[in-house]
Amino acid sequence: MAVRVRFAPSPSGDLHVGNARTALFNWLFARKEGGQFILRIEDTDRQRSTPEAIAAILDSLAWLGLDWDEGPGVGGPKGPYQQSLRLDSYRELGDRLLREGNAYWCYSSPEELEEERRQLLESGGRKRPHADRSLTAEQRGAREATGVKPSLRFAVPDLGGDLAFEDLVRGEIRVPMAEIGDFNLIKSDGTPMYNFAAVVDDHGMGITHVLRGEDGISNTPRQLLLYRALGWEPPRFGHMSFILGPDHGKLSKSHGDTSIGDFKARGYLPEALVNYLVLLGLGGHGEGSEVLDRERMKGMFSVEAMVKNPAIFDYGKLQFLNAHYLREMPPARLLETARPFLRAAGVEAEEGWLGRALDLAKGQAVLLADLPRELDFFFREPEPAAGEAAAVLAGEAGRKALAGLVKTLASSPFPRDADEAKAFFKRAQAEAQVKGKDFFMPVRLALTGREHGPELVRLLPLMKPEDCARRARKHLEA
RNA sequence: GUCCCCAUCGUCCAGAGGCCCAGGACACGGCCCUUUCAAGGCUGAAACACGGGUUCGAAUCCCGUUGGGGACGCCA
Repeated sequence: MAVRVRFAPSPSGDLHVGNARTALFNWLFARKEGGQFILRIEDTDRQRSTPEAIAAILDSLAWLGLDWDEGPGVGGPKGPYQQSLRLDSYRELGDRLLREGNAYWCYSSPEELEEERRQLLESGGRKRPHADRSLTAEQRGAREATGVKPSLRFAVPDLGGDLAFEDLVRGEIRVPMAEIGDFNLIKSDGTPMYNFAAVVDDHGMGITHVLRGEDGISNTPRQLLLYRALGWEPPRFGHMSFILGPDHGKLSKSHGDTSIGDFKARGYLPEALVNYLVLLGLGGHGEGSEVLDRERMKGMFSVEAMVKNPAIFDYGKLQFLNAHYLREMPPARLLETARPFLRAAGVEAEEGWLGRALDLAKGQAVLLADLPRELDFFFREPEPAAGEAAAVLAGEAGRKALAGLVKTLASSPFPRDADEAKAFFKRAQAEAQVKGKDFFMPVRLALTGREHGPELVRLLPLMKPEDCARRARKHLEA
């Protein structure tokens, strides 16, 4: 049977890295097995779901390069792929459960439920069927007459013993039946609860494997009970652990960026993020480099390789990967990718030149957002040198080097490429009677105002001759 | 409180009883390369949470302790 997996986010905000990894693993699984990857929006909570969040999630998924075979925007035979549009099926199945004695109306108010919960926690006791389960027709009528809208509650069968299932990543998991209390299926406003909607939709959409976060573990027994009551074959379940912050707590804003939109805005590359996320929860990447392309990821993905221990998010490693992919990026693509960041920083220049300049700057950058800063000295006069830099410029070798540069600038054609620049610097060094580091450092300092940067032979051809002359002379006259 | 899950270098991952005085990647230190910084190459330091078993032999299996995470919603 073909693998059908799904990613089912609830649109209450942008896509979190943890969820992005869940989506990625499902996508990888489907692609590896030649199955389908389905996207379903779980927007039954009207309070929290927003159209903006749906758009943001779709956007983030697309940015990561995770395309879905069925779902919003692309449709499919099992749609609609948005729970708020499938209310009829939940109602219908709810009726069936009610008819067959597997569900009942619950009239407790939120306050009453709160109190029941409090008592349960306090007593540390086992879950018991909710009182309303044994309401007589008369009592129900009386409650009905007061006008309260009931919710539909599942009557957990008294199976005794443990409920066990084989988790794809953790092996057998068993929980005492006594731990499972009657849970709500449909709210009094007619919208379904998560466990119910997920089961109805997973079955309705022919899902074969459910790969989700570890918070799904405790929901699985309840869902299994629903499959049983409905007479359906359940999918296979696999639960991956969470991604935690450096303090072993929940990964939050205080640790750094957490949503895909954040990473994008900060100047991370999708290939770096995807590569990193794969490293975070998958074992089996052999020895040597951990830089992986999509094909390599697809090839190495397997449910068996999914790791069950929680992982701590390491921004440092992500940055290493990002810097790597940035360096590898071909000039034309880099220009396109960097454009929004350049625009935001007010950098404007001729395309051909900009492409070459970025190709140099990328070697010094970690994030796309670092790029404008690396281009800075092309457009702005360097700050006056201070400290050690000033000493280098004012020293004997420094003055000689700059004098040689000025002379050569006046006597030779300005270099247009690295080869010409090499020859140009050779002449300047001969002129100055200074070479090597003693020559290049003052030149770099005078021209760019920085001690570090790309090779000068590649840099010089991108500069304006008049800027070079002026900046060099300024230090000679000082 | 009850239940569930997890436990190898600072971090991510190898390790499915002898191949391990534990291997790779990031970060960190050193050296090389080099006009600088990076990149690259070589190299160093760095871990089997603890306690009991099982076994000729345990990072690997079992039990317990400790620590971390999760669930117990008319949230998903």
